[in-house]
Amino acid sequence: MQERYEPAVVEAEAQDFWNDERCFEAKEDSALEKYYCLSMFPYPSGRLHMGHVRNYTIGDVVSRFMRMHGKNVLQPMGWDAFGLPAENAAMANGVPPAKWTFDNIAYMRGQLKSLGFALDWSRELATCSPEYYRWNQWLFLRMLERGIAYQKTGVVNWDPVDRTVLANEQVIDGRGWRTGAPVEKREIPMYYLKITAFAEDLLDSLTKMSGWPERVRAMQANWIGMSVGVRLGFPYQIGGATADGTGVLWVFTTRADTLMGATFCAVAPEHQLARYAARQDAKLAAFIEECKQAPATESELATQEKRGMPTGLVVRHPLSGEATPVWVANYVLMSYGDGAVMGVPAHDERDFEFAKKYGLPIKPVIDVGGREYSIHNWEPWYAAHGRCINSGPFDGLEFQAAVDALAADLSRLGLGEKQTSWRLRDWGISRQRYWGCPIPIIHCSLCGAVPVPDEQLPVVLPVDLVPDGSGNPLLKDDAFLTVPCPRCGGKARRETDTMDTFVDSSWYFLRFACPDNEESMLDPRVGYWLPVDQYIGGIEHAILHLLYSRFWTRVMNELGLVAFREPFENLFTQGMVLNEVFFRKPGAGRVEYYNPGDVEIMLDKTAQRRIAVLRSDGEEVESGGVVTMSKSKNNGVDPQALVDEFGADTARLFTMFAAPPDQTLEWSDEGVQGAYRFIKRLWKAVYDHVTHGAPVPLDKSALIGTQRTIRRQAHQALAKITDDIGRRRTFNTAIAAAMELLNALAKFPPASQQDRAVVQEALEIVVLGLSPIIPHVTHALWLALGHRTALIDEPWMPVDSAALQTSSIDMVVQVNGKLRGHITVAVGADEDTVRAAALADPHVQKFIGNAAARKLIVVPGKLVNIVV
RNA sequence: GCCCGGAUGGCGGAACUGGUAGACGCGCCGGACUCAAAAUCCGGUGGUGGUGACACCGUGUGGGUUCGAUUCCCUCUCCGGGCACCA
Repeated sequence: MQERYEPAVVEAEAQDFWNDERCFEAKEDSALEKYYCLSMFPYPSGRLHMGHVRNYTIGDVVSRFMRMHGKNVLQPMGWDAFGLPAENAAMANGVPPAKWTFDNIAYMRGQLKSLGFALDWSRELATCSPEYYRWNQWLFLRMLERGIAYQKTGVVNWDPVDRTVLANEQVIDGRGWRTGAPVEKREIPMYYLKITAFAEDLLDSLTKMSGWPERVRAMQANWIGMSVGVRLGFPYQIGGATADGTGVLWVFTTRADTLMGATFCAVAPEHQLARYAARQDAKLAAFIEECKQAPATESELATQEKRGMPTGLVVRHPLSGEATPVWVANYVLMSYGDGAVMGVPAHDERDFEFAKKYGLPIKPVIDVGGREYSIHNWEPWYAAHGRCINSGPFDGLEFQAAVDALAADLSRLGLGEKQTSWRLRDWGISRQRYWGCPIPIIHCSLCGAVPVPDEQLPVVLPVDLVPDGSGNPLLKDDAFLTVPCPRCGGKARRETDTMDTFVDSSWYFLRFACPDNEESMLDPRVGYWLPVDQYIGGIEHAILHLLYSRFWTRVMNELGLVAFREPFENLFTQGMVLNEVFFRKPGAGRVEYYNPGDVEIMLDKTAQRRIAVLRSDGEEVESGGVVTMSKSKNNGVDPQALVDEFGADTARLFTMFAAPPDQTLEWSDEGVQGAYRFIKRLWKAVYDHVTHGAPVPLDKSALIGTQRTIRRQAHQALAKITDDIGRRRTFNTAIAAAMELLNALAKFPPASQQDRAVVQEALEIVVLGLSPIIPHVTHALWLALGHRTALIDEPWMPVDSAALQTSSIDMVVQVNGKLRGHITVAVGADEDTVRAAALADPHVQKFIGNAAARKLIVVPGKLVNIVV
């Protein structure tokens, strides 16, 4: 064994061994218990960032740990290879997105390999290859046949200068990110997937998914958003006797008990009544037009100023018959319910604000616990449930009774029914972009939208186009665009929209079971490997990706393609790696981001203010706070420098030690040295041990004094490491336990052969216990410790419970809850003995004095609390 | 704005089921080795007061439950994630 730890040498040797032995190529074997461990596949953005290292190290630790527990482990890797950044890079460099993507994949594959992850590279796949995405198209056509996929109009962001559709991310302060032009809303035909048909099932199943974190289940449940309420109608007659002038304005409410307090109705700007009223009202038409400039995202929508205008239309209250004015309000969403709400300002905060602003009446109809109701100020308890008042026949009824009575009355009038409403909307998958999976539709002027026949699949995306920012280049690619109609043979046009990249990632975990199958989407191997035993990925995917995958799996289940409905048995959501973000805004709507590595933090001339300066030009840049590392914010830290300088093991150890893996981690590279130092200490400890020759076998029946202590510490550490990796997934504390054990060994210079045997065992525990985290150096150390077989094939070591036994335990004594003394008692000592020992402690005596103990609490094996 | 998390020494974090707050690491201070430096090793390190034994304070804020609260409940503040076309 070499005295010096040289990571480059050690890591190359270990990786060569694993490659030569094909350790990680998973084979289906019905005799073995399978374990499918999957980390979310990366977008090939160019280089790995710290979030990737964190994610894939967690997956690797779990995979290697399970492998040592005798499981047949599959840990595959692939590339989420379609997406917007490739088009942006193409525009910036004039290179086709395909070339940029494949170059990135090649580089990042090398990085992943250098980190020594136990990946089965024989199953690698990229979603941008036709062999993969043809099955997106195939399944889309099956969905179309069953009505799960359908066409309707949707709203997109339109940049009038570039004449292109923008992603929400490309809209900054209402302007296009490249042109700075105000963004418009456009309605275009799009394809949708009917995820709402699965809403109830997706929600109900969450309660059974014990392998998922509670917070993720809560987020999904709220996203699906079931609300039980009443859909009720306000009848109207407008514009005289015309047929379309009579009708009912339908609204949905979860607070039907407040119906008698409804003093207005509000409709979304896109609502038909709003459009109707705007025909005769230029000001209203202008307001509705203005609302079309409204922000693209829900967050911006919810934080914008609440504004509205009267339509001049009046509807009738369904029970009182009172005339109720209809307003257009920018906070009412067309996409939820019927795009209209009843306004009950007395008991809804938003309605209250709206009513105050526009002078609408406020009518309290719920008794707010006997407290005074003031129409001047909003108090949170106004929204609480209570007894109805000022509500005629419903007075005195509690919430549920009131809702029941009102719903019954409304039902008799044909103006209302109890209804369950969902927040979840259908999934729009059409993207007006080039670098994605083509939607397999052909538009014929005679036959309409015709599905591409299965035998013509895949619809292959041309790979040599370079987008220039002015719309989808497929529209200018005649070879792609012009095609005969499959139905009539006439000249037709191919659909140029591509699919949302979430489609690609909604089933890739299935394809890893059979990536080489050219005949069908899936095959029986899926039945062996799936569902995924452990899925690992960032918390940012808690809703969309995971919900879409659950939906997609259900569809495939109903098509008879898979036997299960939930794809991920256990889910681990790692926290995000954050870093400060720096930017400049060179013009309206435009933002340029600078990597923190190129920015220097200093104090300004007055030394009052912390400023950030770009090294290349010495000019100040703005700080956007500490946020998740991402390509778009250009604030990622490249782990390559870390790997180059200290090796993969240090990079892996450091990322696992820096924080518990499910919590956010603010980046700082202090502490890397500490991880490196520990590995060097471990190397030296093993070196010092083995240079004294092979130890004699341990004689467990002849342990004396410190030998017993060291052995207990070693097995305590092993128990903790096993539990922390296997159950708790707190790798930081597993590492701490190993460090503690090594510290204890440093204070135990072996003086006898039996001492050396104890040290040998303890070192094996450290090496084996840390091997899932730092697999290269432990591979070398295991051989150095005298083993003939590779550590990767070694079974996990069992804890020797005999080693853990002690004859006495330390307990603490509190007086009035404050720590006052320590006592040592025999294991299994009865309570009276423990009490007596506690009361006899001189330090405790000092605090009790002459006072009599009023109460004495004994927590066995832990503490005594004396209350005086 | 809504939904979900988080906040503990100078810093990252530990305390798993309500029971010793600060494990482990970084940094810093002191020492050893060295001509010197690096590396390495040994010791110390929450704050305040005290020569000291020791005492008091201390887990974002304010309150509550309890013999006992970092842990449970309520309130507020700040930070992060998601909000449907970033992935």
